[in-house]
Amino acid sequence: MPGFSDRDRGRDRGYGSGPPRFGGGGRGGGGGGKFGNPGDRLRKKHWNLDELSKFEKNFYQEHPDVNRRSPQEVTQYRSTKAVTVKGRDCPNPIMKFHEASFPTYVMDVINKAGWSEPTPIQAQGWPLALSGKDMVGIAQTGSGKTLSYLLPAIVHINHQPFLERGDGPICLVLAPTRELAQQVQQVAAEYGRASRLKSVCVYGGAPKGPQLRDLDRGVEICIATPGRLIDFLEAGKTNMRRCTYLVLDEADRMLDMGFEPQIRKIVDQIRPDRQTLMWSATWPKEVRQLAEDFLKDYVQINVGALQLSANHNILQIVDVCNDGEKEDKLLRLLEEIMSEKENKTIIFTETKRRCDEITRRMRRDGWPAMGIHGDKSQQERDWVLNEFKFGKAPILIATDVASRGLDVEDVKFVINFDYPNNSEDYIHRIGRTARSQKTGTAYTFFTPNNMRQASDLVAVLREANQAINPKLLQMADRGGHSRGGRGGSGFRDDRRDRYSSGGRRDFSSFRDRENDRGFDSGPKKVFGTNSQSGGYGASGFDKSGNGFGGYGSNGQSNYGTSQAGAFPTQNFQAPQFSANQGGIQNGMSHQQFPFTQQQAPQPMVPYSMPPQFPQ
DNA sequence: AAAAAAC
Repeated sequence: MPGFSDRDRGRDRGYGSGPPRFGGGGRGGGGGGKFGNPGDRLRKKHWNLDELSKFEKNFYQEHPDVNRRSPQEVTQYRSTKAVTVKGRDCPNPIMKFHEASFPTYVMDVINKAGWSEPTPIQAQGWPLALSGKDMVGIAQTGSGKTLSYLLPAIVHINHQPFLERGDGPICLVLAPTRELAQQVQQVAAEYGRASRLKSVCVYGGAPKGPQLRDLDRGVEICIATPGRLIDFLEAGKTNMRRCTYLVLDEADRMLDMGFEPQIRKIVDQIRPDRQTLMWSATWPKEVRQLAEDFLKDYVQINVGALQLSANHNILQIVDVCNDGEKEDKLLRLLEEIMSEKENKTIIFTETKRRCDEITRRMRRDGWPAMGIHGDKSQQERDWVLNEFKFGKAPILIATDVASRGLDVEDVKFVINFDYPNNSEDYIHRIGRTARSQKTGTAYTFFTPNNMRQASDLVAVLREANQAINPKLLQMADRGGHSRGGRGGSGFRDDRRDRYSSGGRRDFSSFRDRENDRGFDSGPKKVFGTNSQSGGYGASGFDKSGNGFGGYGSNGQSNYGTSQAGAFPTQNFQAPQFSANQGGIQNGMSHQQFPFTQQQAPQPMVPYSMPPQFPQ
């Protein structure tokens, strides 16, 4: 493979026959000692960019097939895939995996995974990252983002001299949550294995010992949450002297969580001639500022994400109701979901306390549910997540600790028990389903307390061609300003204002007392084709706005009994649910709740109690 | 008013 042959060969003989050795010569044919003593480089006043990224700069010459793409072809690709590019000298996208010219040790893993073509962010991001330039990627999770930066990282590392004793990582990835960091590390381990790269996940809440051992042994890739890494850096347990490839994953999220000082502290220690890649789901001015400070002459790639945009493979259903109704509604909904064959479900709550309450309630009713939030020990969090991942317990109840990045295959349903504080979180939460070309369904309870998010949500639903609950539209009308008109670029700019402005509004006047009383109002063929809701466009809701909240006076399952065609979503087959044939009838009224232990539906999946964790 | 993250 042109351009990589030196390195490949270098690895195949001699160098590759064992793990990279401390004190060994340079990696591949680069000539030992070029960077022999990283300390020397640190002492230099001027940073020699040319030396470091010679490989990256040669990328174009080595891959004429990528460059030769005609401008028309590029334009067409970018427009059909809704990819926009901003910045100087952005290489053309690749359209097939082989065009990326990854070395065989990477291609083998790609081939084994059996994907058909690169995702848009990969198609554009790979050549860009491989060319050595700084970049910003604006893309949703689930878009193939992790591999977009990890594979070029692996190539980059393989073109650097071997680690020597005392060297820190060559590639650093910063992530907002521990779970995300662990996940990224798993991918890094999988793809780095073939070229014998070692990786470590540095995060809090877990014993330091193993992490320190890994660092001490020498790791090329370090994935970290900021706190523990700073801890280690300050204690001199690791260093950033060798770090030349920096990734900030979920940058917007990290800023939200107030990590900015920590991030700056870490990045200040990383040599300025590094390559920096920043990833974010949104592009508010805080993130722009961070990019200005940390990146040089960067190219920005957007994948249809500058405006609020959710994955179109998700069927989104919003139930406008009152807070008091939510719990019963949830149990009924769950009953239907659990009669499905594929039923992996995440339920999001606003608070940790609520998360615990719901978990307790569900378990009391016999559901195989488990909770996860930030007050639980890391040991328990890991355990719960694994049980969920491997299907031992199909119901996960979570706070926003799990809203982003979490990549569990086959999540078919997301339920927003509480609507999140901001609409990006809504998009991230529902994005836990319908991953990698699959489809999924998101149910959302929306109450008058969420009024100020109504217009955002409507915008999201519109963009995804979803049927919109007229009650929600009503709330959006009365709910005041919409962010939609601002063109999206400043999506979270007004965050602080919204949180601190004035006193709380009194929403009671908006309550629709007639319809919010219970389960009993109105005709119930919810998603039928009764489009007398004229004013509401293509919406399949009836006038009462009972999106999926009306429970079966006609004995029909109202959750998702969607006739094909009721949803104008393109390229999407609305899931067909059978009416529940189980012991609990759909037409039952809410007075019969709560379930007793005996009545409770049996879990679909054998479920064992979690081990006892220390409080 | 809440969530996450270092001890």
